[in-house]
Amino acid sequence: MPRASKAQTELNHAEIKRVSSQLIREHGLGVSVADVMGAAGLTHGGFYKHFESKDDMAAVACTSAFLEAVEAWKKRADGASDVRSALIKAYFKPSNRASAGHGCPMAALAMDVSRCEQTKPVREAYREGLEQLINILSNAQLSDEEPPARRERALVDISTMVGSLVLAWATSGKGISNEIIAAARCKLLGESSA
Amino acid sequence: MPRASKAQTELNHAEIKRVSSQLIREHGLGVSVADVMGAAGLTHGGFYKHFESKDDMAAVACTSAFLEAVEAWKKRADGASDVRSALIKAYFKPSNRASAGHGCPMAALAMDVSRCEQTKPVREAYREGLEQLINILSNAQLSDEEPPARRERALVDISTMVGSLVLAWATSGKGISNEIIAAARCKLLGESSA
DNA sequence: TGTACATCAGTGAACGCGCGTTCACTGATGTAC
DNA sequence: TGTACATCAGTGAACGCGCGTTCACTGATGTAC
Repeated sequence: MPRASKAQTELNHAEIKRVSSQLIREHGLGVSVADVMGAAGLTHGGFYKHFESKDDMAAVACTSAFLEAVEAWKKRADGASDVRSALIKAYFKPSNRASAGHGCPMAALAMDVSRCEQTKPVREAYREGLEQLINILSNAQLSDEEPPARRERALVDISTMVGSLVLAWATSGKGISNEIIAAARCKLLGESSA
Repeated sequence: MPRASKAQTELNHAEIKRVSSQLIREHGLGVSVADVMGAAGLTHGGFYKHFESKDDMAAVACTSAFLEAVEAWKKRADGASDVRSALIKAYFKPSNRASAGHGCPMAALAMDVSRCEQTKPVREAYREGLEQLINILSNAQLSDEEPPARRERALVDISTMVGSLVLAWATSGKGISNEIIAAARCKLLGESSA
């Protein structure tokens, strides 16, 4: 298949973005170009028709992963009576834990991004995505506090959520994995109603 | 230097363990055999006189990193009037944030361990190390609660500590990095005195 | 609408490189007498 | 204590492999007339 139509090219590009956002969460930023292209049903050679470099792809995939999360959070928040509780409950659903590839990008990418040089574009993509999720959760806090306090509480909520998730992933298959998730969920939800 | 004395061999082995526990935290479990041996002042060829495989080294280095943390926590706890506060304050010291290589192994290794196959020995090393730190913090909780509640609270404390640290690392150099750490520290210490 | 031709998305071989692991070799160390 | 010799920690070249990136090539797509 020597040349794809414009429409097919756009479909291919969207598919590469989709699988890359999944694979970087599942296997880290070290996932290979060939694996990403293979998962999209293409061969590795065409990679540079879609991205400037692997670093570029990492940033695009990171942004894409956060966009997915932002949309899911907004959808959850829509129409919920207690938005904070709704977001926390969704975060601790088994589907967010089962596979890092479909799970929280804040948690899945944190250490990979940490180990990137400051100049790599994925760092800025991560920070922007993180800020968006923080803002959604800040706005979901009970309104009996000033915005600065709401943001501060959102930062702590997210720290607890992310920490419990990475610890649960690292101990998956052991009893302590569920124990950590249950404790964090219970604490965060208990505070909401308190 | 064709053969080292028994004493020198033991010194070399200790040094390899020391640098490997640092380098896996700094660069992840993907750090190369040559880099580890080089950092210990040796060449890569001798690696298999010290370890069965790279997987073996990962487990040994992980155990070593947790041992260092356990000792530091015990030292902190010794003689402190409020042990929980002392441990939390130590955790949020700049030295634990400045370099992942000298920082918390729970945070630094969580995602690397998550992505390891279930059969890799590093997973068990991680779980055992984590349990030790949980136990220390459980015992440090105020004694007006039953042990199960103390453990549960320790699990949440550690989730918040680990989550805030990985998020701070991922955003290092930006204002939000300090903001996350400050919020988590303030919340955890505020609870202690409440 | 039909034809001629330039474009370019995708292919697959190739590049230089670093990886984990193996191995023949070295020669000081440790041991048996 | 001295001597002869086996041991083995460390060396560095080599292995097969997968990596990110480049590139000549293909031929359907898209365009100009």
